[in-house]
Formats: sequence, C-alpha cells, structure tokens
Amino acid sequence: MLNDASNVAEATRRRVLRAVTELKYHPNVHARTLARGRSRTMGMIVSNLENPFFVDIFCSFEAAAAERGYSVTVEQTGYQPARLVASVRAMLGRRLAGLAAIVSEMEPTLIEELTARGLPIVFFDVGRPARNISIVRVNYEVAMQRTIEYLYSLGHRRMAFIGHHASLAPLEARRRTFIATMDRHTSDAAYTIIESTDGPAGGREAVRRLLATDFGATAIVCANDFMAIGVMKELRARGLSVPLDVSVTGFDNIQLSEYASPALTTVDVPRTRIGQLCFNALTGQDSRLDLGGTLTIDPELLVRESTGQVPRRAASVVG
Amino acid sequence: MLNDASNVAEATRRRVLRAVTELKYHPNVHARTLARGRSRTMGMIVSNLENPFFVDIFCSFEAAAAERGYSVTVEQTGYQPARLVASVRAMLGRRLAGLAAIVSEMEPTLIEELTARGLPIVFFDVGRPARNISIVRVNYEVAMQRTIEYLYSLGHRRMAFIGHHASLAPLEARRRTFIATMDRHTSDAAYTIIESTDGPAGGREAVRRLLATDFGATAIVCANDFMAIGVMKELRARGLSVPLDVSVTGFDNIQLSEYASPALTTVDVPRTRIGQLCFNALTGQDSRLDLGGTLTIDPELLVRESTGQVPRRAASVVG
DNA sequence: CGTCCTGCTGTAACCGCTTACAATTTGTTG
DNA sequence: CAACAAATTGTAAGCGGTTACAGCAGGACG
Repeated sequence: MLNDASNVAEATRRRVLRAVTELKYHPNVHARTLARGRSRTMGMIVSNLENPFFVDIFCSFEAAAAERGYSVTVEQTGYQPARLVASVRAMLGRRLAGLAAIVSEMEPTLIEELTARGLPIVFFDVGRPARNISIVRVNYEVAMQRTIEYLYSLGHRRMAFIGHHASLAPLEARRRTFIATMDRHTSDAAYTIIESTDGPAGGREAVRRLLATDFGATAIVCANDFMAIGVMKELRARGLSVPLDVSVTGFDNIQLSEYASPALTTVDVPRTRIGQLCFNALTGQDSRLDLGGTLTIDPELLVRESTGQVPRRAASVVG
Repeated sequence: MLNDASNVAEATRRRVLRAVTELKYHPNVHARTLARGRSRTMGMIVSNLENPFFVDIFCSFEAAAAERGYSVTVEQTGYQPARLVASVRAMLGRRLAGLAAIVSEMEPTLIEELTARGLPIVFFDVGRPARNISIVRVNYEVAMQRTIEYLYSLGHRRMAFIGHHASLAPLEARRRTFIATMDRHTSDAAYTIIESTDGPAGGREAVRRLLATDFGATAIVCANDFMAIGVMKELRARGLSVPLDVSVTGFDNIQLSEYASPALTTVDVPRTRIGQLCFNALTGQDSRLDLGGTLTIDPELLVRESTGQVPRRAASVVG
C-alpha cells in the first residue's frame, strides 16, 4: 500500500497514512530493495571530492537523477585504484540501478568483473566499452595541443607542465601531449615537468620547486584548474605577475577559475553536460550515447586573463 | 562464512573464496543489513556540496569513519528544509549506525521524529539536544563581533553585510550580530545589508547591487568565504583594490580563502575537527561530547591581507 | 432472490542473507 | 575400541518488506 496506492479504499488509505506519521514509521529500505530486486538508486564514484570538478559533475548528475525519481550515492577514491575496486564492489553489493565512475585511476580487471553483472555502467575518462558499459571521453590531446600552440604563438618558448598522478591515464594524456607538442618545436622551445599533488597546495609546492631551478619558464601549463589556483598564488607571493611575468593555464574550467585573480585561461570541460550525459547513458534515454558506446567530447580553449605575450626582457623570469 | 571466518576449516575457506572470485559474487548488502538488523554505515546530510566548507567536513568525517570500519553516505539539501526532511526520512529508512546533519536549515518537528528512533544523531549549527541527539555549535556571535570590532578599530565606519538565506538560524545569527554590534556604534557608524545566494556568483551579484547604491562602504563583511571570493572578484573588476579601497572579510576559512587574492581575512571554523568531532559523538568515544550533549566551538578571527586601514580619502568609495 | 462481477482485504511465498542450533564428522582418551 | 568431547557442516527460522493470488464482501443484473 505504501507503494501503489491505486487499489485501496480512500478510508483505509487515510487510516494507514495517519498511523504512519503517528508511529513515525519509516519503511526499511533494505527489506524493500531486497524484495523488489531492484533499486531506484544510482551510484557514483569520483576520484576527489575536494576538487570542485568532481563535485560539479556529481551535482548535475544528481539533479538529472532527482528529476527522474532516482537518488544517488557517492564515494571517493582519492585517485587510488585499490579504493576504486573496493568502492565498485561495495556499489555492486547494493544492487543499484546504475553506476557512474568519474575517475582518473583504473584497474583493468574491473571491466570483466563489471560485465558479469547486468547493471548499466558509465565510465568517464577511463576504461573501455563493453556490453553494459559506456564510455565518456574528453579529447585531452586536442585541447592540450591547442593550449600549447596558443602559448607558443604568444612567444612562449620555455614552458613548465605541472601535474599530479602522472601514471593515471587522463593525466598522463595531458602530459604526454604536452611533451609531444613541445617536441615539435624542439629547435627553439624547451620544457620541464613537475609532478605534485592535486589541489592548490600541490600547485603551490610545484612552483616552489620550479623556481628553485634555473629553467626560466615564461608559461606554466597546469593539469587542472584546482592546481593552477595554487600556482598563481605562489607566483604572486614571489612577486611575479600573471600574465606579465608568467602565463598560466589550467584545465577543466571549474567555477572558481573565473573568480581567480587573474581569471584563468583554461580548457572548458563541460561538467554539467557530462553529469547529465552520464545519467542519461545509464537510463538509456540519450540517443547520442547508448549502452556499450563511446562518446568523445571536444573541449574548447577558453582564453581569459592569465595568459599573455611572453615578457620582452629575456625568457628567464621563472626558475 | 563471509563474515566470521574463525570456525571454518582452512580448505573449505579456500574453496569458497575461490568460488567467490570466480563467480564474481558480491554479497547483497540489503539482505545482509536486513538480516543483521544493523549497518556499518553512517549518514551525513549537508546543505550545499558546492561550498567547500561542507565538503571539508564530509571528508574529515569520512576519514574518521573509514578508520573505524564505517562507510558514509551523503546527501545535500540545497538549504531547503523540505529536502532536509526528505533526506532524514530516507536516511532513517536505511537503518544507519548514526546520522550527522551538517545543515543550516531546520524543521522543528524533525527532532521529535528523530528521537523516536534510537540511532545516534549529531546536528551541526541547528537543532537542540535530546536523548540521542548531540549538538555541535559554533559561537558565531563572538566571532562576528570580533570581526566588526576589528574593522571598526581600523577606522571603518560604513560597512556592508553580504549574506544568503537570512532566515536560517546560523546565517541569521551572523547577520543579527553584525547589526547588534554596529548598533553599538550608532553615533558614528552605519551599515547596510544585502541578501544574495551562496557562492561566488551570489557574492558578485551582491556587490553589483551594493555599488548601485550610494552607501559608500569601506568594508564588506561576508557571511562566508565562498561568497567573499565572488565579492572580491567583482570589486577587482570594478577597479577597486582590496584592501586599499575596500576591506573584505569572510567566514569559515575554507582552504581557498588562503589562495584568494588577496588572502582573505576570515573566521577560522575548524572543519577538520568538526568532522572528527561529529563522528566521535556518534560512536560515543569522545569525552568532550557525549550523546545528548552540546559542544560549542569558539572560532578565531584570522587576519590576512584582505583587510586594512580605512582609506584616507573620505569613506565613500563603494556604493 | 440467485448469480456474477467488481473492489477490496487477507495470506503466503519469497527476496538473499545471518544466526542459532541440530546433525554429523573427527579427534581424544581411558 | 567404546564413549565422549570438539570441530565442522547442514538446516531452518527469521529480518521487513513485495507480490501474486485466494477469499470475501457488496452491488448490479436477470
């Protein structure tokens, strides 16, 4: 009766409903899900909730889910494949209606384990499609290449890449493309790579290390906006102006990137769209991406205020 | 056998474990929880996951929980009491081990509904203690008063308060104290109040409205850091210097406040401690706060770079 | 007034697991 | 080797709901 109120007498229903509130009765979700055999809950696993990029995707996913009467449960992995596996197992045990894994790390054996079950799954940035697994990708290569060529066109010849978790595919793609693109200009351009941790603190620390060298970068390319915020902070603290002394670029276009000072030049990864897309893929109501398919998003470079012409006075400001 | 491996023959165990991985068996969490009658999951409800303040509390809560073998599920309410009620009901249906509500909104009838059940609960910022309900409070009054007096001592006489959701208790407390403190200096000080939405976009919009008036604030007091970031952005965009033209203060001391430009003067609300505290309260392992008790945190004013002496040239820069 | 249909309520099996306990095997000891 | 204890395995009864279906009213109709 608490499910389908259609074939119950009005009087009875009223009596029941009154009892429900009076006794403060709350149906046991587990009993219900067990009996029904399916649930109205979607699972989401993200790498790092402290990074607004993931929060934004979660929020738009949740909004789309709520609209369709689904609820969402999240877990985070801290970029650790082991935790991803643990989370996936936990999610699998919950008999969810679907699972979205918005993660940078991956464990190859997972795909097989996930294919065994029927539940619809969507991976973002990692994994490969399968019977019940869709993939949403971002063309980091093209975006990174554009970014570098843009900086090169401004005269920058000495660039630094600041990233985190270099071994994880989506991050590795950015770094690899950075290197590949720089290598095209090997005659007159040079680069350096610095690995740190995700977040402003990591970005800041990376800049400290960069400045301790004598590399003299005029542009710093960050793996994401979250780190770029810390990068700009440290540059400012050292009395360096962005973009007069050093240009800085990010990746993701998190909301904060617009509020940074100066506003960050970045690559717009459409988080809201991604969240919706992932949800739609799971419920199979998106013509652009059906279960088992792959969809690649081509992100745009968003030029704001943190990048500019290379400084006239030599190219040895930073590092 | 999947629970207590103590009284099973080694050989049998091995066989079972092999079968588990081979068949990709994942125990049904619902069946298990139902049979056990209790779960090892804590629930957390927060107002707004986009605001890093809440994310930080969630993360430290989760870390504390993981350490003790608990997992955590979150939901957000968007500051809407109705959604809080819905979330609480959903959580109640899950037979959790405990529930932490880190929210600004409240629904008085909730307390009674929650007391009926036995599960340990901790509220942050709202509610009142009960048999199974603990409360963690922050003394916003003292902190706000200190902030205002500090600005006053710098010579500021015209201040604006920028907040959101004024009707919600914790936000209302800040505004009320702002007003009360300003009223002490009614002879030579004046203030104005602007209501907007949470987040940088809200802060920014509030400043636009402030500048459209001729109030001429020399200091802007924000209800939280998340809004303050937008406030500073808009001031900068208008060519106003912080703190040379206008001083700005925040509230919460989110990580980003340190990375803002200039670094934000704010009130340090110890989020990590709060997360841990809430978890400990639920498992009853904290001597400072046992179930049914109240603990008040006295936050410190953290002076950084966004505040300074009132500008010499009159007091009519802003608005 | 009996028959049939409709609309509502009562009942029992089952969802997948835990738990306590019965049944069985194995080991120990006089 | 019988007798008993210990160790292991098998069994059945729930946990709190859902679902399909049987049962039983009451109303309409011939």
